[in-house]
Amino acid sequence: MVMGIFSKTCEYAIRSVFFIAHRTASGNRVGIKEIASGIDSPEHFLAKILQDLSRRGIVQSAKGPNGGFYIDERGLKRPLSEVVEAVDGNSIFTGCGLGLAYCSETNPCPLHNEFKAIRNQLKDLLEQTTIADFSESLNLGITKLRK
Amino acid sequence: MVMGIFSKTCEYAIRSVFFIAHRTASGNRVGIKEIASGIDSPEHFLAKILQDLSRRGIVQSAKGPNGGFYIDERGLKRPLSEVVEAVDGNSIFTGCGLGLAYCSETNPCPLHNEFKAIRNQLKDLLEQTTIADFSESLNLGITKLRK
DNA sequence: AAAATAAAAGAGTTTTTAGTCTTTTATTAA
DNA sequence: TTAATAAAAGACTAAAAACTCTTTTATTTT
Ligand code: FES
Ligand code: FES
Repeated sequence: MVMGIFSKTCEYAIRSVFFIAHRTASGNRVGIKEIASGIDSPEHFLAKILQDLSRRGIVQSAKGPNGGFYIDERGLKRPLSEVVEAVDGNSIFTGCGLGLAYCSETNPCPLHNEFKAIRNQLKDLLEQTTIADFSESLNLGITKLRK
Repeated sequence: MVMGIFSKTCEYAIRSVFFIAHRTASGNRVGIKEIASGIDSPEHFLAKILQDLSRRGIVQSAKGPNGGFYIDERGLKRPLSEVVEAVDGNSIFTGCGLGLAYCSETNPCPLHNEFKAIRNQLKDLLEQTTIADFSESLNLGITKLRK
């Protein structure tokens, strides 16, 4: 299989965050089984990812009956870039497209100028749009999180 | 380590193609050791990559004394996208940013519109710029292939 | 023809990413 | 206060990507 722009872990993280945001807008909680089937991901693998996002305060969780995952007000206002950075780090926002140890103006690779422009657009998109913004389209039924 | 936008294999492929283009503009050939050290890659790993690019006709090679790798006239005029596709496939040009099985207008993910715009810019860049174009800056001493 | 050279091919190992399964801990409700 | 529920944690396995080492084949030069 050939990788996308984000790692599989990060794809699941983003999709689950959107799913949780969408399902828990009104103070509800949603369980791991429901999330996993809602975004079409392996349940126990997703559990690990959400444990990590929970430790980092990106999502919240509660154990026991009526427990599950949710996202608080502050969380909904976070830019999506925070989810991506938490999982994949920031190399996608700052790293050289050709894998040079450092991307720099003084030692640029042949793709530098063009690549940097594109990379910055992705950065801007993810930094300027909140989790709530993105999941809006789910409320409207326009977008999907699984095939 | 956290991956970039291309696989490590693809990064080495692109860098080596630029290196070979730069070094063999005037009918010369360049050996694997020199390429590997020139782009700072593991020699035997790069050998595998170049064997593959050679089978696909993206680079040319000759065995024996004075042998080595080179790129013919037609090769220099190829867009960089052909190197990327040969190694990483075309999912970077067509795949969903959130990993949905298909990226489509009828079943879009929440990132679809914005992501597609950015993805298409990368596609256009790689399709519209030839290997020769990119390695031009190496001739001028402006860009680098290793730190 | 023999020796030297350099890529091609084959057969691995290591590391990272992805995914699974089981046990423990916390919370709630009967 | 016991049973049920659901996440947290731990210990794995599987697959893919990255990398290494050795042998073979083709070519050229002496
Ligand atoms: S140096 Fe390669 S993208 Fe900046
Ligand atoms: S459906 Fe996700 S990018 Fe098009």
